[in-house]
Amino acid sequence: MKRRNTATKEAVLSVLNASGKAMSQSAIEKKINVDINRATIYRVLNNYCEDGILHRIVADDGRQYFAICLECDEDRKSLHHFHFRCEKCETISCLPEPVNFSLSNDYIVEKVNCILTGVCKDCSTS
Amino acid sequence: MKRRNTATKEAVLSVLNASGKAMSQSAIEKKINVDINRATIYRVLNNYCEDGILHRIVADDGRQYFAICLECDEDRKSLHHFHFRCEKCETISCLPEPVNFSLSNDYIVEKVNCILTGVCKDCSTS
DNA sequence: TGTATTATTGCAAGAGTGTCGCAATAAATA
DNA sequence: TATTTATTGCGACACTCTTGCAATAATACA
Repeated sequence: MKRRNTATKEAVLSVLNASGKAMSQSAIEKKINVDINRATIYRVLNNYCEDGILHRIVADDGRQYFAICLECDEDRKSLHHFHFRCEKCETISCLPEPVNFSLSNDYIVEKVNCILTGVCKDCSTS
Repeated sequence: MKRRNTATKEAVLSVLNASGKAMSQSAIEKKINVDINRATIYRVLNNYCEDGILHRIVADDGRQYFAICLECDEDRKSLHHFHFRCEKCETISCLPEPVNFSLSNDYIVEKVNCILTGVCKDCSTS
C-alpha cells in the first residue's frame, strides 16, 4: 500500500517532532491545531510505526505512547533501547542506552519493551 | 476494613499459586472452575495488592497481570530482571536474565520495567 | 488538463479492560 | 440466634483502541 502525503500526517509528525518525546494519542490531539478525528490519529500513528518512522511504547499506565526515535534512525537496524518515563514532567523519552539480553532458543522474542521510571535529568537538575 | 475468608478469594489465590506466574483477570477467570463475576475478581485482586500479597504488573499489551512474587520478597529485591510475556498462554514469568544499564547520574531511576513478549519455552516446544 | 485509481478520512459502532454504585448475600462476632 | 458489615453479582459507565463503511482527496496516467 503506497502512502500519500496529507496535512493530517504532517501535523501529527510535526507535533511529535516539536516535543522530542513520546506522546499519547490524546496528548497529540490536544497539541495539534487542526481538528482531526481520534481514529484517524491512531491510524496515522500505526502506519508510521509500520513504516519504521515511529516507535510504540506502552507505559505502565497501560497506554500507548509514540515517538520519533532519532537515535535509532541512524543505525536503522531496529536496535532496542531503553525508555525513560519521568513522573515529574510526565513525558517519555528515548535513551541511547541499548537493551542487551541473551535467552534460551526455546523462547521466541517478538517485542522488547523496557521502561525506566523516575525523574529525568531535566527535572532532577532544576 | 477487616477481610473475610471466602471461596472466591481462595479460588483466585490457588489459581495464581498453581500457575506460579503472573496472570490477567481473564486468564484467572478461564482457569477457575467456579463462576465468578468479572468485577469481583478485580476487587479481590486489588485487595490482595493492597494487602501486599500480590504484585501488579502492567504489560506491554496495556493489561494488568497479578502474581504472587516470592522472589521479590527475598534477596532478589534489588536485582532487576526481565519479564517474559507469552502471548499464547497469557502469562508473565520472571526470567533469570538480569537487566543492565548505565545512565547519567542526573537521572533518578525509581522503577525498572523490562518485558519481552513472544512465545515462552513451554508453548514453543509443545 | 482531465480522469481513474485507491489511500485517506470522518463517523459511528464495537471490542476489551477496568471501575463503581447499589441491593442482596453471607461471614464473623456477640 | 441476631447483628454487623464485608463481599458478591449485576448493570452501567469511562476509557483506550480498533474496524466497517461511505465520502473525500492525493497520486498517476492518458
